[in-house]
Amino acid sequence: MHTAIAIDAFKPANRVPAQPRPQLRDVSLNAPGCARCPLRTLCLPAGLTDDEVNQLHDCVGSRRRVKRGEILWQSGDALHTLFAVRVGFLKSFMITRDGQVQVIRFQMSGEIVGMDAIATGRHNSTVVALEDTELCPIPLAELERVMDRVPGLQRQLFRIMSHEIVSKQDSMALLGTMRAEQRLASFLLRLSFLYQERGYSATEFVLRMTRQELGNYLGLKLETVSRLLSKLQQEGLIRVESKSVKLLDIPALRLLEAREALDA
Amino acid sequence: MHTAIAIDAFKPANRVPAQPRPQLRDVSLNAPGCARCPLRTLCLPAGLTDDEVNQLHDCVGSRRRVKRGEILWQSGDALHTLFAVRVGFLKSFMITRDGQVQVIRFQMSGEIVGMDAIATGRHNSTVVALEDTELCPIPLAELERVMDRVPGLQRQLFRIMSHEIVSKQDSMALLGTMRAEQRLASFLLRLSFLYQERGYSATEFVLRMTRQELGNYLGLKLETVSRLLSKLQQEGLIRVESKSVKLLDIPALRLLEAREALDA
DNA sequence: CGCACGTTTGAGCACCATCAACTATAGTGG
DNA sequence: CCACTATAGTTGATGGTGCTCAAACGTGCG
Repeated sequence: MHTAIAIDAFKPANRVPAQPRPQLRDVSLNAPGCARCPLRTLCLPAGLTDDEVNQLHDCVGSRRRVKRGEILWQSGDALHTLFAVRVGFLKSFMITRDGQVQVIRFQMSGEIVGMDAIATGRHNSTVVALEDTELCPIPLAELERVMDRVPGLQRQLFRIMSHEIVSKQDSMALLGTMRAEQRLASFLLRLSFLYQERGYSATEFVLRMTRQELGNYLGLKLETVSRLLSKLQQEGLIRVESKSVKLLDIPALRLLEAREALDA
Repeated sequence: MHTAIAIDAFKPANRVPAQPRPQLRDVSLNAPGCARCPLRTLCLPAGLTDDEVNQLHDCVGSRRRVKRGEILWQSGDALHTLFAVRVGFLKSFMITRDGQVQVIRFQMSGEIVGMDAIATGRHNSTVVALEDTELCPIPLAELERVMDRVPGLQRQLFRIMSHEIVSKQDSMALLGTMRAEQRLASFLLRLSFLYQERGYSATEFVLRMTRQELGNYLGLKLETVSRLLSKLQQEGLIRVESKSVKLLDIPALRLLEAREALDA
């Protein structure tokens, strides 16, 4: 039973219809390096000087593509390489001691994947692509070499890790204090923000994960997610059609997110 | 209402009877520096050479004492100084947008406090001492200066931050997948491990936090915590007397922790 | 002492999980 | 093109876990 569930988690989110994806800027073709990458304000280059960015770029390997459903690494694998997400969408999850799956986070473009493994040198979560994804590999050994020469890069990496801590604290607060409806509203608003930050529409986007994956991430059952999506639609706050979501009333969603929490 | 709750969170856990605390080694008197600190295997010096530890010690300020109930910093304060906990017990919590309190973590000796603030330069959680506590201040500016010269220290700081990420992932899994009884068992076992790691008894210790603080951390109400502690006592797994806990049947607690989780 | 607060315990109920049936859609192979 | 399968998603009925409200007790502190 538990093993079955665990195995489930490794399965890709199949049968996702190929969704049109709005194009912000040309990201996929012959970008000449980190310095000109449209994601440079979100990714590792953020806050670095041109010279520093060029040094960083020297340790970035050539683009790697993974197809939907492919596993980047599994929990327990040795850490060799961090990845910056260029285009695509990934999920990280861990298997708890009792065989439960916990989705830890979803990753999108500009984010760095693999930093939780620096402590032990081994990955403690499994990462799988939820859609065809393009990654910039950053071999750890090279990164460390460059970091010793480029203090700015070092600082930036600290910032990114610290940011990841903060973001997980927010997830803890979500799981610890919010009701189901709030959690979902909060998640949709966050996704909206992240898409906007990347130049996509803040109101219309595609949920790359299944209801089950989403529910797991939010500490809910897939049925609850489904029901609440329907409810939000009935109330006119969103429009859902399979994996496509349109936010119709963001202020109302914000109100929902903030209101009627459980008492502390 | 919400503000009242928020203010509650700032209050110290008063009325805790002064509990005898087993003494492992003399930690509080004239320790001659990080190199001889009994916590060096847990704290920043872990994995550094003697020379590197000495350089680290140069940037550690003189011991700071905070009394129970004192606030180290509040959410929003600028980050100047990280602290290593020498003796004592602290809690970190944040106030969510809707005024809810979320206890983020408890800190004990050997741990570094404040690293979630590196991303923004401002603390996003409030830290308060739950008992009289002694801290080693590490001014950030000095630390950065030393780090540039001591790559080993840099690596160690990365490891510590990565470890914090992993630990918060575990908390997410706890909140996302475990039932109330499991959460409590898991917490007690973890506390037991941490005390043991620091040379204290693994089976008898004092809960420095109130039931409410503990419940908040575990995503439960204080009544639920109280009830479950009573239940575990009735079943002979633990003995509770106000804040003192004795673990009587650790294997059974482990079983409880691992069993009958919610289905994924 | 009395007050404030922490804690325990009880009764009732709400929220969400569970179980179940059904539909929809993608992919496969005829 | 179709049926056929497998998986994702929706919706309903029901029940349990843990929250809510409430009352009582204990204990540290002014």
